[in-house]
Amino acid sequence: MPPQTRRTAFPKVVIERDTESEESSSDEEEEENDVEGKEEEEDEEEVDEHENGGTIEEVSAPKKKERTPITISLKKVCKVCKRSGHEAGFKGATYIDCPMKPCFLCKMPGHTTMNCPHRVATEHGVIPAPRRNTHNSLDYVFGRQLRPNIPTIKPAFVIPDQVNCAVIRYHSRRVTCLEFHPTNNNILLSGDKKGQLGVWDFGKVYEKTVYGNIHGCILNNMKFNPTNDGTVYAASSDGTISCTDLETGIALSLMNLNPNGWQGPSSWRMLYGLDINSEKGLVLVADNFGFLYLVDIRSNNKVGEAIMIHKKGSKVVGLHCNPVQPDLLLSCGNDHFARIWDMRRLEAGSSLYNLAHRRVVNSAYFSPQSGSKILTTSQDNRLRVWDSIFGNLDSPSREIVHSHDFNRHLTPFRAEWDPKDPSESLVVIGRYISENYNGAALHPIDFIDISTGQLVAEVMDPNITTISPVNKLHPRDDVLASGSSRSLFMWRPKEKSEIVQQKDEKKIILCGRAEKKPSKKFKGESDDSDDDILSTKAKNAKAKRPGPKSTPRNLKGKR
DNA sequence: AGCGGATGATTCC
DNA sequence: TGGAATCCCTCCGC
Repeated sequence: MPPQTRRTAFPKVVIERDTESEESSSDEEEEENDVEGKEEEEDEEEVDEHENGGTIEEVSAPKKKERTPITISLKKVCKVCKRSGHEAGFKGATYIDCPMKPCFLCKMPGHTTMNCPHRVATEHGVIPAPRRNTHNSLDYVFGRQLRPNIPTIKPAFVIPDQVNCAVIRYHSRRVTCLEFHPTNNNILLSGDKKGQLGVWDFGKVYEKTVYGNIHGCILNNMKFNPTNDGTVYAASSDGTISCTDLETGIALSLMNLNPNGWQGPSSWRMLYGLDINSEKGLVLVADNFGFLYLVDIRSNNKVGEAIMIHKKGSKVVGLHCNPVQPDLLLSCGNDHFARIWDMRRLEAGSSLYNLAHRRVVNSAYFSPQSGSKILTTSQDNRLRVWDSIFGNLDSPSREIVHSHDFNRHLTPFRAEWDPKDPSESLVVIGRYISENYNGAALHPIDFIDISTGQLVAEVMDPNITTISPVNKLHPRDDVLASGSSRSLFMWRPKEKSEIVQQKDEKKIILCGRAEKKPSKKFKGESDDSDDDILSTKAKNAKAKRPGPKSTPRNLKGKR
């Protein structure tokens, strides 16, 4: 059965309107209001009388069509557009958009997120693939080696939708990247904004190490050494590449772009994109000025000169080597492009293809198995999919509207492939926009079938109230790791979580700090441990608290 | 509980 | 071209 579309059980809020303000955004909540014990009064608040926070606001004719004189109003004003007559912000757990602004989801004017067509049915605005069969240079050069053999029947998707274990206050700054160990199934690496590198054995939940002296600031990307999985490479905004031995924590610095230290922001170079080309024995990194650097893995020496691969002065945030064809490289960055390169001919302006986006491209990945698809995450709130790099690359096969806005305080969202999915269609990405789940404003992690644009599942947990921009699916197991603010979470499918729980109860743990208001009972207890891991009992106790009454439902879109 | 701070892309001049 | 203003469903700690 197809996945259900999201229900729209939002509390009804009547927005008080000005005479000239146009459409209301809230008048079509008719179906299936199972709201039994709603805490917020949904029946229209009179803004004026009993709210003591009313501000005296001068509406001083900023709009041309507005009536001339200065009027003084006691009404609350919208904190977004500063006009009176409506208010933006949270009403309970539901966010009310400012109707004067374009939709926060799809960025189109004329409606708000509440009634955006993309919210009701995710596949609504998906642009279908133009099934053209043209030949391009990629086809000519790489076609024979790369031509995929993708099975036509999709297997059922297995969604890790239950928090299995979690660590909180592990990092002292927000998590920026995650990486599963290539051979040890229970090791997760995490990088943070401070430059710290975490090694977590989530099999033995309490075993974790933090290496704090490798980088001075943001750890932007990391990758295991394919020839020695005891070491990882990392690129940091401190301008260095590190190669760290995970056992000893001893880090080698392969490159330092700021040998003379801080000379001001215009000269400070930061490293963002990173990948490894094991066939060629190269570490590839890219900086914030548009340049790509190659480092030889064996000698640790720079190979050749830096090459400008994106607009001069713009950040190159992502690099990805094709998993099948080592001569193909994909890059993306702040110049609104993802670019495909031939490693044998790397020079400024020589990209094979330039994939245009309307905003910054947070990530661009080849598909993990065949390497023939491309998936990008752009700050225009759209995922873009190119079904075949041998097809027409002038426009994406699909654009999927999804809420993953840029926010300077959040790690940029990146849609990640499920490396286990043979059909190369399942993708995971955190959601920015919140939704009211039984009275709690939660930000789910979305599983999307990029072949159709359908939302396969949205997973969330009442204990995770923060946004989860960083997500990674396990290369072999049905496990999802997510980084949400400073916390790490591991998810497993419900059935498997229960099995684990019976076997080893200690593994089912939750952490208190992710909650806005930890219950007092457990707050004290968690304070004296330094890792803030709570037990099953804590979870159960918390479940009794007012608020989310039950674990919010998940959409099980298996087929 | 309410506030400040950290801080990046974009637009405007 | 570059600096200032703006954007405005963050999150944490005081």
